[in-house]
Amino acid sequence: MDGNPFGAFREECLSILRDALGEEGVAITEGEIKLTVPPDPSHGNLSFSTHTTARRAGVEPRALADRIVERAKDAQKRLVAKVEGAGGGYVNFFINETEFAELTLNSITSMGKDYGSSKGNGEKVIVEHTSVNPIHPIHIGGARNAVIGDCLSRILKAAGNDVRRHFYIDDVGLQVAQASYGFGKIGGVAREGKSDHLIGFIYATTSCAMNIKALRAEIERLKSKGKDEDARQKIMELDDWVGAASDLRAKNEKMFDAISGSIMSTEDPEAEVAGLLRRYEERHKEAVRLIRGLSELALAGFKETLRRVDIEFDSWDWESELASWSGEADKVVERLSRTDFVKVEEGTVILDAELTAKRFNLKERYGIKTEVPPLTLKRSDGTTLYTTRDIAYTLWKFERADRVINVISIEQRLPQLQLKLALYALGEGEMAERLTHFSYELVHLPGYKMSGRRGRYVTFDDVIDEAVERAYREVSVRSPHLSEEERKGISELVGVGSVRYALIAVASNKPITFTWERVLNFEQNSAPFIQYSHARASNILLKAEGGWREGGTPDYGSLNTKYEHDLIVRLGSFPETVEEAARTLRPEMIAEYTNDMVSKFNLFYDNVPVLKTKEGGARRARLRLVEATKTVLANALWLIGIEAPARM
RNA sequence: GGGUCCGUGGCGCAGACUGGAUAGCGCGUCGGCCUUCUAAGUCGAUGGUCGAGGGUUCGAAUCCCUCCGGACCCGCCA
Repeated sequence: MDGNPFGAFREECLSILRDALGEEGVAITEGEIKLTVPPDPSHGNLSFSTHTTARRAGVEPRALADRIVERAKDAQKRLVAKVEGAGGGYVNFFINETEFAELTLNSITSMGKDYGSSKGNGEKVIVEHTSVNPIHPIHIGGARNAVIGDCLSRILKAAGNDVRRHFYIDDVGLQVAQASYGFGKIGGVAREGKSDHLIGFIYATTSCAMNIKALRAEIERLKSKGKDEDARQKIMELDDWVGAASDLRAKNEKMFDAISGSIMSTEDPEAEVAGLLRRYEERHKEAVRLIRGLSELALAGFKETLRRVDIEFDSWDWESELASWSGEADKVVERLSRTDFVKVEEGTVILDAELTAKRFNLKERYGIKTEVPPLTLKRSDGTTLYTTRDIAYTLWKFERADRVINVISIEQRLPQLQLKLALYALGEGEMAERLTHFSYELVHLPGYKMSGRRGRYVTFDDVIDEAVERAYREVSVRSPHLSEEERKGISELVGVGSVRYALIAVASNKPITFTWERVLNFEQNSAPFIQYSHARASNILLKAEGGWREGGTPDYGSLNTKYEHDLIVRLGSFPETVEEAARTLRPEMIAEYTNDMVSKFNLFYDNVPVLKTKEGGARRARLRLVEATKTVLANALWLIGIEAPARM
């Protein structure tokens, strides 16, 4: 239990409670004993509410609490200093500050970087995240995915899982074919800028041109039929696309004209795109060269961005290879076709998701109140759809892992549900149960809606650049004594850190409205706030030099201010926090914890002198505490992928 | 239209899964603290019918129902 100090204290409280209740003859189930941290520190460090138990046993809560307190007096205690009854039915447990300080600080000192981590069961977990389509740069919504996925991976690893991070490259989609089609039209126009930004421009231009062409034809058709009201509707849509197109043209006239001109003079561009996709699925050389070429360019851009924010992958999974060319997607369709959940209508293969859900009694289990829409597995031209390929990919992943977590935006809730149902239909229901769709809400921009097709988005790169620039101005004002090189280095890790923190600190199921002030906050409750404390702790240790460790034993009993006590309890709670964040898949808990711990460290810093402490044992104990704080801060920051600077 | 998620001081959030003691934090505004380890810090003041209304309970921000508001989904897109 040494690796989990507060957990050890909790266990001791539980043991005292169990014994006392047993002696009282009060029956209780294990899950019923819930210890909570009381709102007021004067009520102790953990508290038990007797109300539920007492009522069931037919006794007064206050009386039961008093009896427990009486029994607790005889109990063997190490980390528990005293047990009190209060508030008419509460049993409050107070920590033995000296014992707890010694246990906690020794644990942290001996475990170092491993403090907070646990052995776990070594379960193989695949976390698939980011997986941005190779048709535009990673925008701020994709950035949320990347940051969440990366933090989840780190936390699960710390909790003792064997984690592999996978990026799924959706190179078989209609959109990639569309972007590639436009890519084939740029001819000799000079390419400039970051590769994924270029691809984003080409995709948006292609999509605008195709939409404008299609809408114009549709409007003519409606007008000739006298459907003026419908036509007016389409004209409004057209205006929106024309607006987007004119913004794009302003960015790169030559390239825009090359793509748009070619599309406008083509009879049926949609058919051309569909043909390209079909040839790609069939692995025709020219289609592969074009689509792979474009995808590689986009990926090179992604990798550059991700490297900057310290996000790495263990595997880059090409959808074309794993699902299409391997024949696995077709096998999925065949296997499903042999069941009675699948029907063929006008050449398309369709899974009856509703029937599947009913047959396996999944409607209640998955909380489905309405009819589940059918899932098209195969188009009439023989090509597969995304979810079909995702089924094949899921089977592939389960050959390599016990558990799979897909970080995918909430927009894909339905297809992810259909994916699970399809697994049941295949007789692989057990996989469905070990598959988690970790969904997160979208990032909105105030004023307008992001749209890759229209080229309207704020890129991850832009956000990082702006953050680093602002951080540089801030560093220059606050620390003019540092060298230019140092200021640059600090602003990079502060800028990147604040973006990561802003994206991880909000619970995933809440939408985020992106504003610069919000993401680039350098005050309290932000990455710089935390990093600054790490730098302060580092600085104390730097000034103390190494000698203090050898001088004698630390006097843990001297750590008796409330500032020290609060900080130590927080440090001792880190392993429990990591465990809970991993179990409930809530990375924002780490951000919350870290912020809270830093607040407590700052109070300690402002109220308790360390280097100036006269008495040797007390000085050593305080230095130990500072060192432990630095360690836990660095460990916590690592979990959320933020660098811990020694100076700021 | 149907479904899912969200709604907590002027703004941004935590707490909800597992009900428990006067609902926490940051920003903002106003006023303090640098001859003491980095003031990106800290102290105080200000500010809340926890969207509204019912219900369950000894006890509800938390669970249930209805309604209101917002987002998302309901494609031979992903």
